[in-house]
Amino acid sequence: MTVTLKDVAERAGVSRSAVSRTFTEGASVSVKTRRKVEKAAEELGYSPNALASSLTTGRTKLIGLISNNFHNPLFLQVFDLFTRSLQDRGLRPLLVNLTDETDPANSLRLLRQYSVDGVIVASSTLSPEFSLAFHKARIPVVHSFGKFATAPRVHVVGIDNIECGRMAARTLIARGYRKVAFLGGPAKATSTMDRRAGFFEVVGAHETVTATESFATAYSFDAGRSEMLDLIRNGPAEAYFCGDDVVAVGALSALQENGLRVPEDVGIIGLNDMDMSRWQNINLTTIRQPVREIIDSSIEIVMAMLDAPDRHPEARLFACEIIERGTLRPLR
Amino acid sequence: MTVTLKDVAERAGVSRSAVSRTFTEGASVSVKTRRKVEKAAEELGYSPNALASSLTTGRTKLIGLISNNFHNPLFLQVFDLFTRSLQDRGLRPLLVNLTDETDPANSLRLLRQYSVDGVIVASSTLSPEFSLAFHKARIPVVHSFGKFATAPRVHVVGIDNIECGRMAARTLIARGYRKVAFLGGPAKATSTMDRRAGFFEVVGAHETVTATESFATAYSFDAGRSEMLDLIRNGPAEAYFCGDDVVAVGALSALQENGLRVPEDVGIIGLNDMDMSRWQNINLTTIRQPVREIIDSSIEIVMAMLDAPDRHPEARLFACEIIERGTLRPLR
DNA sequence: ATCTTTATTGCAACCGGTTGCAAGGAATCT
DNA sequence: AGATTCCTTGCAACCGGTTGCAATAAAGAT
Repeated sequence: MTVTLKDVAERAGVSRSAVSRTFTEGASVSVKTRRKVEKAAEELGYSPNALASSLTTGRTKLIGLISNNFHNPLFLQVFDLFTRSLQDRGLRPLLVNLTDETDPANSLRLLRQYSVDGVIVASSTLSPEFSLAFHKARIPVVHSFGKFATAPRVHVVGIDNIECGRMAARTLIARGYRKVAFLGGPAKATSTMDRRAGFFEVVGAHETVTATESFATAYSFDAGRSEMLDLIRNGPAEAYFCGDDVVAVGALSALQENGLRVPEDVGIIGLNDMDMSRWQNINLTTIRQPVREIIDSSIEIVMAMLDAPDRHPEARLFACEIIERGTLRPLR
Repeated sequence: MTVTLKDVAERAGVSRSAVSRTFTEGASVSVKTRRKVEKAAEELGYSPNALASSLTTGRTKLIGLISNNFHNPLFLQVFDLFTRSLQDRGLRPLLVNLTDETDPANSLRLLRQYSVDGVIVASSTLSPEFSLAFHKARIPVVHSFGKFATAPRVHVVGIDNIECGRMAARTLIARGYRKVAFLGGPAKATSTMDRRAGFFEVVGAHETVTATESFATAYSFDAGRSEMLDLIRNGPAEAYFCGDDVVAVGALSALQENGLRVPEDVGIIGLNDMDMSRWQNINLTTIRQPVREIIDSSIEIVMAMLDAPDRHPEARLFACEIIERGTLRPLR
């Protein structure tokens, strides 16, 4: 049925080793035999079995890509970039969809069964312990979009959520907003809590500024909208920092439905700069997360770990950037 | 380093076969040895190497998931559902991102190297020939969201795009629109051409109705918006059937920016019912594609083919449904 | 208690490759 | 031409499992 090394060897009239060697980078084969082998391989339509070779080489070129953010529009870009970058480097993404699972046990067992060379955990909501489980199992792992730690126990690359919170607060204050508010994602998400902390740190240093807070039940449009609907009932603040773009758009929608003008009556700033935020009929002012840089950096680390698995865990942080659009009044 | 079958066998004081058998469904092992083996495996933290076993069983439980639609928001749902459904059935998705590639040769070689048990091509823009390449290589394949054919040469499951076009036309006409238009995606996409055909078939049967057509350069917001901007300059039609939701939202945005009210001045109907379409500040009337059904059905077929690879190619079509929202004037 | 039948087990070969090693051949040097 | 070095090549063992087969043990039948 399938063509194997042996078939090619017989046809080319050489040993199996010779065939194997023509297909392995840097092995010693003469041009003459190489040609014979390539000819035979071509004629038979042979392509080497990566799984079988992994048995002896210990390399599968398989990278586990774990995520639980399948509903966040930002992850369209994330999946696109990860899969492209991985395959450009000759690696194959084996996708694991966690949905609501937070225990690494299953994923660990699964990915170990498939002998993945490394694992990328792409999630802003999973705890560092999740990734740590892979580290302990001595599988190279990097946590992308994960929580920053000064003494990280596993490689993490992402943004400084606290600094994002500060940035948002400064931006609102600079535009003259005095009654500001934080509208986070779920209160138990560390990303939300960090963004909140940075926000209140800056706000607290300004006596003339008052701030309130509330939390959407999820990083979703509906949760953002329904939370803002509640807030409107009690009289909304002058401007909101939303912990996520999709929450921000939900809030935006609630405001518009209630005849409140943005940015005239209420200002909104989001976080992520998902694809839809630049749509002119949304036009959300937001804090851009440098997705491409985070992903490239993550892959760079995971690749380096393939050769040096004991590399010391490192936290890489990327700066975010305010994207000025239409949901905040201009600087005076 | 890694625990193997042999280690477990030695520890449990049995042969390697015995260990293998306790981990294979339906093999003959006595309770006594099974217990010994399980104990030893537990203590050593053993989990079988799926890749090694695939060598003899010929099954990897790997399914290649090929797509080129990483920018379409609909595909967030598609990836979520596919990955979940596959792993619920004990299969693992190996993702292939095609981007702009249309030649199956690379993907075929790659997926063959990894001995995938089957392949799912999830794309509305790839040609049937693409999937056919896998079929010819005798790899079970199903084309999801693919082009319908009365005599399909490969399994295809999706919607009847021609019927969708008819549906859209009927819907517009029933609402009293007389100057209607088709705003498709790229003119070379078969999905667009089919939707167009159905649309004009119905429109052509109504003497009082006039129709025009134009094509966005891509299935994207920007393409939809820029095309509509052009159309507005020459005086827009009364209502548009857009070949994709994201194109529709682009068009919507262009209309709003030009002070044209939707649905009062211009009506819009999209296709897909992507997640954002139900956002209240978008509120797009559209034709829903039954994504979950298509995916379940695709997986069902691919699983059936694992046991019966020579199953006769079949085309499965699912009915679409109009989702009434706010971008079309109500039925009179 | 003896003869069948059935269940369990280990042996050894195999799945599709890789690789250390030693032997043979070609090329280089003197 | 003879000695030395370097390159190629095949052999055989191995990677981590599975499985047909024969041997043995257990169970059932008479």
